[in-house]
Amino acid sequence: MQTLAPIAQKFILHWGEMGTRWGINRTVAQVHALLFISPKPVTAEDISNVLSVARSNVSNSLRELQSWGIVRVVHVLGDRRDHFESVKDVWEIFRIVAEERKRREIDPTLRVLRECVEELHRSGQSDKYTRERLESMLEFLTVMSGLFEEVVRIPASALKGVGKLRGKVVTLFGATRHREGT
Amino acid sequence: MQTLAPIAQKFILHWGEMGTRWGINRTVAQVHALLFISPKPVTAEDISNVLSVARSNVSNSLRELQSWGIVRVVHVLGDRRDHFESVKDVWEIFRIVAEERKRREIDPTLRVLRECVEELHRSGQSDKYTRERLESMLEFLTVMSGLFEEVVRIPASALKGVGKLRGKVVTLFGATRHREGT
DNA sequence: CTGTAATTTCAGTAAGGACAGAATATACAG
DNA sequence: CTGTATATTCTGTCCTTACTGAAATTACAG
Repeated sequence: MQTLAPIAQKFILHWGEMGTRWGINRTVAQVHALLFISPKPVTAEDISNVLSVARSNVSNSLRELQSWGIVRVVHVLGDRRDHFESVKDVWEIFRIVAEERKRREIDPTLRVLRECVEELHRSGQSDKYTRERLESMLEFLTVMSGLFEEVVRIPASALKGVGKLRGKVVTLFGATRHREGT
Repeated sequence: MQTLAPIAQKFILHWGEMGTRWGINRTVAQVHALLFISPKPVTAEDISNVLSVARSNVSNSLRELQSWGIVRVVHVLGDRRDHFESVKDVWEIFRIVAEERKRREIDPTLRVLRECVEELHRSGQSDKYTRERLESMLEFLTVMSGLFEEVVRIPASALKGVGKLRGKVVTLFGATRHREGT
C-alpha cells in the first residue's frame, strides 16, 4: 500500500474534515479513516507515506486513537514493526467515542450543575429564577444521561434489529404525550 | 445587572469551557449561559460589561446564537436598545442544537458515503473490503440518523414523561436481541 | 437635516493548536 | 557490545481562530 484509491482518498479526506468539526484533530481522524478501510493492519510508516504527514504526527495520532480504544497494535510474524488496526464494528466505534465524549463533556457539567443548585439552595431564595433554570437544565441532562447509558449498553449484535425500532420511538412518546397532555 | 452572583459566574464560566469542547466558541457559550439564567432580557452592552468582553465580540456572538434560533431580540418599551433573551426550554435548546449539528456534521458524511459506495459499485470488485466497510458505516449512520429524526420530533411537552422511559429502552432491545441472537 | 445613540463591520493582534523535522530513546540482530 | 531499525519526545514554525478597538453604518430624536 503506497498509493490510495481515489475513493479511499475521498473518504479519508472527508472523515478528516468531519473530525475537525467534532473537535477531533484532522490527522487523527484521517489515520482512523485509513485504518478503518484497510483490510490488513498497517504500519505507522505506511500511514505516514500514504497520508503524507510526518512520522511523529502519525505516532501521536495513533497514541490518541489507542487511548480511546478504537485502534489496537497487532504484530505480524517476521516483522518487528508495530502494525495498527481499527475496531471495525461501527456500533462499537460509536459507543466508545460517545461514552468518552459523555465522560468529558457531560459528566463535568452535571457535577457543576449539582454544585450550583446545591449552593443556591443553601444561600436562600435570592436567586430564585436562576435556580429554577439550573434545576431544569440539571434535570434534563440527568435524564438524557441515564437514557444514554442504557442505549450504549445495547450489545452491538442487538443493533442489527435497530431498523425495526423506527416508528416505535414516536409511538412510545405519542402515548406519553397523551397521558401528560400537550 | 452589573455584577454577577458567584454561582452565576461559576455556571457561565463552566458553560464556556464546555462550549470549547463542543466546538462552540467560548464567548458564544458564555453569552448563551448568561441569557439562559437571566430573568429579564439583557442588552448587548450589559453582556459586554458583565462578561468583560468587547462589545463587537458580543455582537458577533449574539448573531451566531440568533442564527441558531436559540436567542431572540426583544424590545423594551421606552428603550431604543435591543434586548436579548434565550429560549428557556432545555429540550427545545437541545433539539435546535442537535439538529443543527446533524445538518452540519452528519448529513454531509451521509452524502459522501453514498457517493463512495455508489462509485465503488460501478467500478467493480477491486475494492471489495473497502466497500463493505463503507457500506456498514453508511447503514449505521442512516439508521441512527433516522432514529434521531424521530426523537427530535418529540414535542417538548411530551418530554415530561421521559423519565418513565428509563428501562424501556433496554427492554425493547432485549427483546430484539432475543429474536436476533447474541 | 443634524446630532447622538446603538450596532455592525473591518483590520490588526494575540493565543492556541497542529505539524514537521531533529534529537532522543528503545529494542533487537549479529 | 555495536550497529541498525523502529518508535517517541521535543522544539520551533506555521496557520487558524478569537478577540479587541477603531471606523463605518444605521436608526432615530429633535
